[in-house]
Amino acid sequence: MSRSILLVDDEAAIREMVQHALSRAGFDTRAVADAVQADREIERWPPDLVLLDWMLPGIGGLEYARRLRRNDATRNIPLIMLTAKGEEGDKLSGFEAGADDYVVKPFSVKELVARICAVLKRTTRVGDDDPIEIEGLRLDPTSHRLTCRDQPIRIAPTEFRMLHFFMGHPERVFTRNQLLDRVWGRDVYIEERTVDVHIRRLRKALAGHGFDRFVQTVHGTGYRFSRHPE
Amino acid sequence: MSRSILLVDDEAAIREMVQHALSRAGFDTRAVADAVQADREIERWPPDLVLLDWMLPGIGGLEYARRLRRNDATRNIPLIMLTAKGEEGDKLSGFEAGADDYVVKPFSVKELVARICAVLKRTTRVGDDDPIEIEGLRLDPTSHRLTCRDQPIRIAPTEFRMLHFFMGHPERVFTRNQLLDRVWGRDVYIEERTVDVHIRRLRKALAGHGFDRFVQTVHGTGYRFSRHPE
DNA sequence: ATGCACTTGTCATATGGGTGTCAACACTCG
DNA sequence: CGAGTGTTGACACCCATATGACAAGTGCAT
Repeated sequence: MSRSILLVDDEAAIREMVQHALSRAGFDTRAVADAVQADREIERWPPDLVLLDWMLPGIGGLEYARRLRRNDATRNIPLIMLTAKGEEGDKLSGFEAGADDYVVKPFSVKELVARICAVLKRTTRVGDDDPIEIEGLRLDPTSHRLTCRDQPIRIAPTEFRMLHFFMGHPERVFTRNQLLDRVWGRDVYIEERTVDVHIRRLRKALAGHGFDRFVQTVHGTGYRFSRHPE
Repeated sequence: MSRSILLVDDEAAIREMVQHALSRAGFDTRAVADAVQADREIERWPPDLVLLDWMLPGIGGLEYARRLRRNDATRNIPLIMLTAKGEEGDKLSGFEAGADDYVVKPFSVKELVARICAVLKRTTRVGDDDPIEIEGLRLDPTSHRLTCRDQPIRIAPTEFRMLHFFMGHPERVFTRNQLLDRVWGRDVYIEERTVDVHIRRLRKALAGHGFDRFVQTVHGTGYRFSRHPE
């Protein structure tokens, strides 16, 4: 599965250029012009990485970065700042706001892609069919199997997909709508509450080995898959 | 003996880069630009593995993958697809076409080599005619015989081919379409449900010695051949 | 050519599991 | 406490799979 990237920049020329370049590089790229649109996009489909321009109309890029970091749902999304200013002080502020990296305009496409890959590599995993193992819980997409110490765990298709998604995006909160989009598919009309039921079924399946503690409720927001206790 | 790899990609830059990297990694690598040249190379010197770009001039990479799978001579050559597109649907189509793995551009050389090794290890079959034995169940392609402790097991031709394929690719789920492509092979239009019937017949044939437990149903996906219990 | 044994693809039907929804209940937070 | 929010068990529906039967096709022996 290719990584999805959200570009936030008010200059249309930059947006087009970068989007085109990143798409060619194999990323699933969306581009918006300001913070409001960015919020909407993130709400609907959280990206794996955000490219954020320093200068934004309305709320500034730096301020928006801080906001992303303060919000539970977006705190763990890797963030790269784009800026025309390369001054030390700005750079520091960027990192203070929680940026994972920093690219100074004008930048080469090659450099941008390299930095994106670097950040993605150290923050998330690559490859969608690689088995994922977390503390003894092993999910293998190739054999479509879920095991704990070679001991199979029975799980229904929907719960398997949900767990796969969760394990590929740990430590991040997802709303029910986001889960519907990414586990069920973009164009389904299903009650939000149904997600609760599948969360319950997932917990039940994992409970036999105590792994249900990974599936955590974030009151008022949604659910999260995390190794750390609540 | 170094393994030989055939790279099919229309971009000269990629060809050079990958060929160089793989040669360094100890593989005997050849590179061609399109399906026609690929056919010629395969004809002349069948490689141990094919790296196939998704986007190919003329016939598409995906279509070419299908063709490789439908041809008796090339059906069992391990195949890895290279693609810039990483969308879910595409990924599925890639596996439908019979790819053994999937690498999304941009990829690191290290990752590519790792996946090649993984696939080669998995499909460790030295030749299609080598007998395969799993827990006492022995399939000998040369004599076209299936035995359990020298005791012959009666089995129909189609079930034999299906079992042969399964035993060569254990611990992996296959959809009905994949099985149709890789067991039936020729360009026939057969109902997906027919696979179910042959699965049943295969199970019946193996049931006498308890080997039917190897043939497992993965609800919502397809079938799997596995030594491990469900 | 004819009859027989066997294979094979398709269908109809049975069966079982998976899925979505709901209502009742429990919990959390202000 | 009350409103909002999450949990849980029950249930009905539907889809996927399993199974038995059948007709057409194939190869072989007479």
